[in-house]
Amino acid sequence: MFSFMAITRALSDQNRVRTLMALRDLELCVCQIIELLELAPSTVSKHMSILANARLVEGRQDGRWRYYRLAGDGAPDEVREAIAWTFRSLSKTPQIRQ
Amino acid sequence: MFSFMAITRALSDQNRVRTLMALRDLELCVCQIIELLELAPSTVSKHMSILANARLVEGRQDGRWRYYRLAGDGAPDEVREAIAWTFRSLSKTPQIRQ
DNA sequence: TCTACATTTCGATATGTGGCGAAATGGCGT
DNA sequence: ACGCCATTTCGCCACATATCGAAATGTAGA
Repeated sequence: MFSFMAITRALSDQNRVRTLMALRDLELCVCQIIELLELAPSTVSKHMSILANARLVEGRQDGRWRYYRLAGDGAPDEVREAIAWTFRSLSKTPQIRQ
Repeated sequence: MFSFMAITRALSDQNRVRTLMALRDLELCVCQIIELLELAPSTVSKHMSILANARLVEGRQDGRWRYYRLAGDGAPDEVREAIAWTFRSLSKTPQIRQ
């Protein structure tokens, strides 16, 4: 239940959902997400930690950059199903991609 | 996107999710949900309007009672899939049923 | 119409959350 | 060691939201 609520809370913000959509098929570093969302670095950092905490994304450190990608096969079922549901629900609506 | 966010926002509250679980296979009137959640009537009324607004539940008036049930086949795909995902995710966790 | 009861609306309050800027942290190159 | 740059942490503020009680609304029966 805790993890389920973490997921729904993470998905309840538009900027976080937009970020998930942007990560659909590529990895992005924090600085790219900052440009995408047009938000302050500290704000984006917080958003990403919420997404990572819900296990919807995974972070990877490369030099001084931190890259995020969608949760993969190692993620719990509820997480992967949440991502699948999100993409299915939003695939028909106008997607503001980068 | 609007409707998707309405769904995720509706699912981001624990009491609303509990209510959805309670409606899994039966209809409940507001007064029963009040007892289930142990919240003030006005609070429950607001929760139900949020769930109904997201189309996750449907209301029915019977006399002076208002009954709510899960969204049925008439509901949009994203709604039915959200409900299915919710039940699948929570079916393994301890469910506090009435 | 009057009463009783279920529900909703309204107003107030406390807590939560998204946003920023400034400062701290961490990694890389010189 | 130093500086630079990406990111995070920390206060802070504005706004959203969960909650309540009181009042309003609605419905059924006497």
